[in-house]
Amino acid sequence: MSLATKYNPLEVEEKWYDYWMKNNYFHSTPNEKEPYTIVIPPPNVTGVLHMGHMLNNTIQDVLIRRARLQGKNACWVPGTDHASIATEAKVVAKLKEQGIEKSDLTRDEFLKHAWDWTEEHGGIILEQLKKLGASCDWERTKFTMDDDLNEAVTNVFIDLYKKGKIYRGYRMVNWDPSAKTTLSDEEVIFEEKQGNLYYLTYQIEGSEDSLTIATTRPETILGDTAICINPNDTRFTHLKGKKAIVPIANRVIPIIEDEYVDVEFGTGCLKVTPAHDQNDKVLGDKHKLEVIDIFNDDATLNSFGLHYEGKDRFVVRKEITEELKQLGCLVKVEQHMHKVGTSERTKVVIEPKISAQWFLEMDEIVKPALKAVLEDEEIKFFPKHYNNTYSHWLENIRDWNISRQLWWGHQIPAFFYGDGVNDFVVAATKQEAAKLASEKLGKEVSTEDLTQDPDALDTWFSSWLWPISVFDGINNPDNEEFNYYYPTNDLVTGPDIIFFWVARMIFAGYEFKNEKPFSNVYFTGIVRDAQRRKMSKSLGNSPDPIELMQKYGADGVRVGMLLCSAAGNDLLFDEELCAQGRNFSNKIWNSFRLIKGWEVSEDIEQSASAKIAVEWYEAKFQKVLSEIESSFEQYRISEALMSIYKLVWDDFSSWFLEMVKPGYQQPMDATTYKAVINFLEGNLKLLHPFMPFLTEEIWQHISERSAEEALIIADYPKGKEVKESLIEDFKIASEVIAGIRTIRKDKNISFKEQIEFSVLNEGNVSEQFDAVIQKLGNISEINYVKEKVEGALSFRVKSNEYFIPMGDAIDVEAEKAKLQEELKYTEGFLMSVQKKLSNERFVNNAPEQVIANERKKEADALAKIKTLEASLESI
RNA sequence: GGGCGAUUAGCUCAGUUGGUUCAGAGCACCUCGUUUACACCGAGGGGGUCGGGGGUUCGAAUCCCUCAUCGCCCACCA
Repeated sequence: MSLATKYNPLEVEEKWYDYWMKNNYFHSTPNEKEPYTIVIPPPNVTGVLHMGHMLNNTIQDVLIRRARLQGKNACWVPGTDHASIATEAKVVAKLKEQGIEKSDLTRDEFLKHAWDWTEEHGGIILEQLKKLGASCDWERTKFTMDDDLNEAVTNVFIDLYKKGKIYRGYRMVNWDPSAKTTLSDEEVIFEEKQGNLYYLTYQIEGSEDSLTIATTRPETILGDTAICINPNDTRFTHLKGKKAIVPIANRVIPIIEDEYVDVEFGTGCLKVTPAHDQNDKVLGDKHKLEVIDIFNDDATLNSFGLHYEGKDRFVVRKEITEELKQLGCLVKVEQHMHKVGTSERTKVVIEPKISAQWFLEMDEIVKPALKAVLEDEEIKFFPKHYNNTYSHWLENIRDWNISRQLWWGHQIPAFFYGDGVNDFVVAATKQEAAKLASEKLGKEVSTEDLTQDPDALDTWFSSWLWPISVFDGINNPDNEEFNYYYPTNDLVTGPDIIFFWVARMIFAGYEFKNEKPFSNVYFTGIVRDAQRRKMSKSLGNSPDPIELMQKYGADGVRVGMLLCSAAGNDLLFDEELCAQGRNFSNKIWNSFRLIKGWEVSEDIEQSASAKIAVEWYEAKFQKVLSEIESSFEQYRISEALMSIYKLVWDDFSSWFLEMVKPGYQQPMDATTYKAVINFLEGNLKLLHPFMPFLTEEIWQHISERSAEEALIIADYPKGKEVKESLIEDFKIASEVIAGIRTIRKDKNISFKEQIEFSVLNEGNVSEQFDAVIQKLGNISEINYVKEKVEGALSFRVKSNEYFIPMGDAIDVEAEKAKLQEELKYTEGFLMSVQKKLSNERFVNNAPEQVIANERKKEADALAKIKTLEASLESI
């Protein structure tokens, strides 16, 4: 069978994925082995794969495949998230295209559309993950709106309500006028925006006096219910106890005093609009002010907006400014930079709004979660500095607004029997609710008298249960699977959802299971383009992952992603890196082709060069194996990959295979061949987590394998003691070979031409690699000499001098110049070392080891200078 | 306004307790090469006063101070 000179990933990837699936290698069930568990950060059910997913899931697959090779019971649970607001927004937009308004539909009708949409687009992303090679246990695929997960959410809500941790409150919340729902604080993104500061005058009641306030939102004057001044501000003493008249509305409002007002800012007078500003609400509560809400749910003005009723807030801002100007109430307009809260999902400006919502009390819930990360280190973050971000948020946390005015999601299990804020009971079903309500009211309440709260829960109120609920740990505590797989091992996610998701999973773990949800959290960077811009759909700077995989192969793309993902940093993605990954695939493929092409003979002896080469590679392999181990311990995945990359490309292909390569059309001895295959298999095992397809392909080409012998479930190499001295000695030998090659190149001596070679040995370098030097330098014989060789070019490694006889071909002057330069450099080096050694304080203070080393440097330099001087004389 | 992190070769990054192998890796670049695995290749090579300035020390990329620039997170100044 002949093998193509180029590795073709497209031909093999699907084949091996099917093979792994068919043999059920991804599936895990509890057994006596040690479990290794990852739950996927569930992507939006209707989403498509982007570069962030590629990175994230590549890393998870590397970890899972490595654990599987290491003999653990590896279980990677996949699934999707219903993404309440994002999905609902998409469905609403799609219906709109068809001329259907959400408000024209009943809840059930709308949900039917949403489920249709989910079924149509859902799961695409999971199919894409398969192309990447993700070895998820697909039989365990979960969706956050599955019946059992829905039940878990309800149970948890009821549990927290019974514990008194969930309450209903009439509070100022973040209102998204586009989605017409509240948002949690975390879903509000503050953006620096250029706005205006409007200076407006209010008449003082019963006087010719006026005062001037500064505001960024002139339209809200219609909701003003007070003017506030600082009691210590002597400029306004005359206003105390007076009343002001709101322009346009001509309402009379009190002038109140509070030290909250900053004397320095604006005019020192603050208009107070309790319905539309968080701080004003606080002031309003304190001073018992009236609350006038001037907005509808879509942020158009209501009847309090007078003649502006029905118009949008931003339109009104312009128009009312004009009217105030006409009335002579507008003093001036200044440009003003300020932070404006916008909706993470719909991007519209958030409107602070007072409404009745459900909240989860956080004070107690955060305590074990803080301790677990900061004190006990039960959960470790990589990189560690996220501990700070985490603790800062937890220490300043506010209650979590968990209700959303959306239909797509988990409906709140609260049933109302009246219109009052607290006229409800919480229960799993309407029947139970009726029973509870009857007990509570002391009279018969039927199911018809009850109305379930139409609102849904925040998406994260279901995903915070993910590591528990995928193993049914809420509804069915202490089940076998939960006990076996939980707590999970590693979580791989982006730092952007540390509050949304990671912290809340930790809360849930301790709240409901009294146990952490995972042991380690690896935060990936954010994928950016070469200009450091975040990759996004709107910028169009994100490559299509599927196209990339078609172009470079899944293995190539996986390698490309990992190569640029230094731990803890954002990664600047460059398609060039995928090309590097593809080239690496091809390199591995061709090294295999070389080996596969060798004839093997039982009748020939192992050569000296092959024998030492095998010993050396064994040592080198062990060294890299231990390096990889320590990289993984620190989640430095790209460093682990780079170690393997260099091992396979440089040490194995460029050095080892060249050392053992038989002569043209010569067979190889069986002993060496066996070792070569052994090493190749070892390499494939190290590579497999990173490049699963290519490695399985080669593995199965090496020899016939039964299903039980597939690479994906092979045994990972065992660590042995590393023979450092062998590695050190080879390093010197490789420098000698490089010296020979340099001279060949400089003097245009073809590699085919065999040359003579002599060594003036000081007796301190091992000769064990001589056969290798001879072979890779194409040297007829290595001569050990006591005297310099006349008419030869020379170079030095350590304190040995090496000669290649050149006859008359030597350019004496050029050689002299070169030697003199080297001499000058070495003398300079010697001087710096001697200066250090003659410094008494250095000799007295530095550790012995360091001084000994300096002395050795001195001796080496002296020896080298001696040989250089001798060479110069003899030239 | 607070906090965290960064600044090392053209680019992306390593550099552990200050001292051997401390100035490194990969890519890119330059030169040469159609040698019987691979041009998606091979061999060789150039390139950095470690952001600036001070300080501690026999000795600083590493510790301290300060300045500059760039990220990220948090925060109710109209």
